[in-house]
Amino acid sequence: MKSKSTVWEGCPIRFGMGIFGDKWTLLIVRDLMFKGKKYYGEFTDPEEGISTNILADRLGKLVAHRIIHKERDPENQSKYIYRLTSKGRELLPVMLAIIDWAEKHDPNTEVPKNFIEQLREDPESLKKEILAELK
Amino acid sequence: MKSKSTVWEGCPIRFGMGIFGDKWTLLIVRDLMFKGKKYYGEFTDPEEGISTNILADRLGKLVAHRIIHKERDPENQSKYIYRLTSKGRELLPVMLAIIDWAEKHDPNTEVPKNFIEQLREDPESLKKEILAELK
DNA sequence: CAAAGCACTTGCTTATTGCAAGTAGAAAAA
DNA sequence: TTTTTCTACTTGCAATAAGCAAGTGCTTTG
Repeated sequence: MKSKSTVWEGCPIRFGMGIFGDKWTLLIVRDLMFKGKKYYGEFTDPEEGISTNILADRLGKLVAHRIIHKERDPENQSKYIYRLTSKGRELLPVMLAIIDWAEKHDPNTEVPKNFIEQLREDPESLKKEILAELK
Repeated sequence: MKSKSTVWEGCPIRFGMGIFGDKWTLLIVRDLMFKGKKYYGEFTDPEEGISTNILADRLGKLVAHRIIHKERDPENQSKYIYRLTSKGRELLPVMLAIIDWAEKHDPNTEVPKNFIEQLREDPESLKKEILAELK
């Protein structure tokens, strides 16, 4: 009863959709969170197919929203490193919820078996492991 | 380590974005899940501002993906009722994760205090209550 | 059988995306 | 020291999608 017909003036779902309510934004977050990507060039995976103008736009918006952070690569001054901020890392539960749902409902989705097992049996330890990897 | 640089051929995030990677789809799911809406006309809330062509398109896609179901209103044969399927109801954890995140990071987001408390202290009971309401 | 309600469609304008090519700045090579 | 390469974007243009207002078709209801 507490949830029904409540008028959420500032609706959290609408807030979320304003930030990642598009096809690409969460794919960039995924690459940062699960695939260890950090350079601009790594996000332009040809099989994924994001075009560079959209990539630049989304990276800029993510930086503007303080979900990711951009800094020079100390080991190569001509490159930049993108990484998730704490606000970005806190999207992990959202990402895991999507993964859990997709794995249930898409026969073509291929999530490593031990990953999905751990997600369902001990999600807290999985979260800790992933966050630890993200530094 | 298990998560890093895994090639997810059928990526669950991409699967999700293919379905709700847009501005409106999850707002419709929200209305069904939390606001007790069920009629076409109820989704055209003027302050939200979805136009009817987009609404019809998204409802159609949600039906096609079997996330919602459309049936005649038994109490009024000239109306249709939209409701979440079990696949749709299983999006609840995704929605709650977004709500949790948005509440933390958007100063304008207004989620009822007892809702967010229950979400953080006893999410399982909250889920059960919401699902019970959805029958 | 006329009028009203409901669930969409249609047509048109504007905004966003996708694609290919180009550019600017730093560093490595000649 | 000039040139080439690498990296991270921009730009221009065509295609797609979204937004807006109005219209259509199928029920009921009077």
